[in-house]
Amino acid sequence: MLDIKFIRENKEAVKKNCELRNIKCDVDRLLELDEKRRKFIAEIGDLKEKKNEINEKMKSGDDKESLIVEGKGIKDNLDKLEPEFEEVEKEWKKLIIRIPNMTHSDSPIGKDDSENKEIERYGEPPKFDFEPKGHEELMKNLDLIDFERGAKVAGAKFYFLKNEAVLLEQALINYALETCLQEKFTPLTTPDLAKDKILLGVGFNPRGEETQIYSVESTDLNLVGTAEITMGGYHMDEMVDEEKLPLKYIAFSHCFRTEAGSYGRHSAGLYRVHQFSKVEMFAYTLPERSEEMHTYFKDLEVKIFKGLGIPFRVVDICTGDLGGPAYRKYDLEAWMTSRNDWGEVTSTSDTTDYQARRLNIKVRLEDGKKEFLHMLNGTAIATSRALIAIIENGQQADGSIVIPEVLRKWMPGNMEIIGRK
RNA sequence: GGAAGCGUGGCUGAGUGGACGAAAGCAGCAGUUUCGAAAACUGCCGUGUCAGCAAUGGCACCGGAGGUUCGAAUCCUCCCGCUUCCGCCA
Repeated sequence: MLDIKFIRENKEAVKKNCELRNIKCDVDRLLELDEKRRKFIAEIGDLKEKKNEINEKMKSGDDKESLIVEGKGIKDNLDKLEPEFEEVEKEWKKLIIRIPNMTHSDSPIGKDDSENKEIERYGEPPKFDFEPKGHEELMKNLDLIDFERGAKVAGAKFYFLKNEAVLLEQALINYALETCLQEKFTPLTTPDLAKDKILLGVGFNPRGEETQIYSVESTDLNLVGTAEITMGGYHMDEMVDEEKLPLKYIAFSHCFRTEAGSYGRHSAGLYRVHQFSKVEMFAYTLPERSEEMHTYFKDLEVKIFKGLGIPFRVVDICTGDLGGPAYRKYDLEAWMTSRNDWGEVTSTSDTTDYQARRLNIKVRLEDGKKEFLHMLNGTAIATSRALIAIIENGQQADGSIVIPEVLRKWMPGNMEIIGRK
């Protein structure tokens, strides 16, 4: 959420920003409601002031009868005004919550992901001297995955990992955790469910049309789409001392996504599934330090994927592809033979104070002043997509798969290759 | 799941219908003292929102939502959370 004062004072810039981000917001209507809202606040405030004056006089006890009559009159007035005010306030909230974060001046301008800008590249798409296969076929041949039974038990786009794939997933989790622990992150495992309130604060919209979130019926709980949600909620309504910042967390969680409206061409295999596991980085920083932290997250992701020996690139997400909370976002995209293209494997966002304002998380500075702090998130490893990249890039002519060296210490017998006797 | 108790500012903790936005202590900030620091002493010190250039003023906020009342931190209802005991269970 943006500060309403900021919106008032920067109306045109906010409108322009919505346009660039390809998000439809009625800024004019919001400001119109804002004026109404302030009028109500003034009017109701005046009435309550009178009410309080009457209460004050009641203490001394003169002429109570007429004071009570007067007081009741004010109450009737308030009873009429307050519902009207609430209606305005409700619509006002609905609109302001939709206004996206402002955008870093270096973010590329563009309408969708085709205009994201490659800023770094590590390795090149591999050239095979045989016809490479996609991960789905490779995994089925090696009995590493079972989509059919996944569908039988939980529906399409669910799966069982099997045999070495299970171990490989755990190895990836361990690898990501280990790398971040060396960087002094505090490890967490988080709830896999969270309340509506938390989702909204972090910037997700549960229970709306086209939501990506599974909600649990007759509760206010949702399956988390990412541990960003639970880690953002972790410090909700808290005040953090400056000396404690930055807070860096690394969390394991399962992630659940409905993938509504995205059953497309690129949804084959593990690329778009309803459930996967993820190790996620999260940070709370001083406002002036978030940009630095964002670069650090990006560089850590680079380090993790370099370690896996997979060709990948870093893209700077363009305005139209940014989503609501992000001020700036970088994705890592690994080469995937099944797509014959780069495919997103990680994402890191600087949300500045956008989430902190909604979640009410502040820093108390050394001079005693308070302000909203900044919040950032970044994928260390999303296991499903990392598996795709490892399997497709590590495939051999005989259909076996070479395991990245950094993962072998977690595989039984320091296994180097899957599928070769 | 059953029973009891509790939820007050950054923290600890008083407050059971009008004196309370809230005692006291801690922490924090400014100052006196000091070569500097510590200690001591003095002063300041909750958040949000609305109006205002500002000084300042109004309103709201004592876990959340409703209600009773002229008036609620205080009484009532529901919800959430925590603690203890019992039950159950991985």
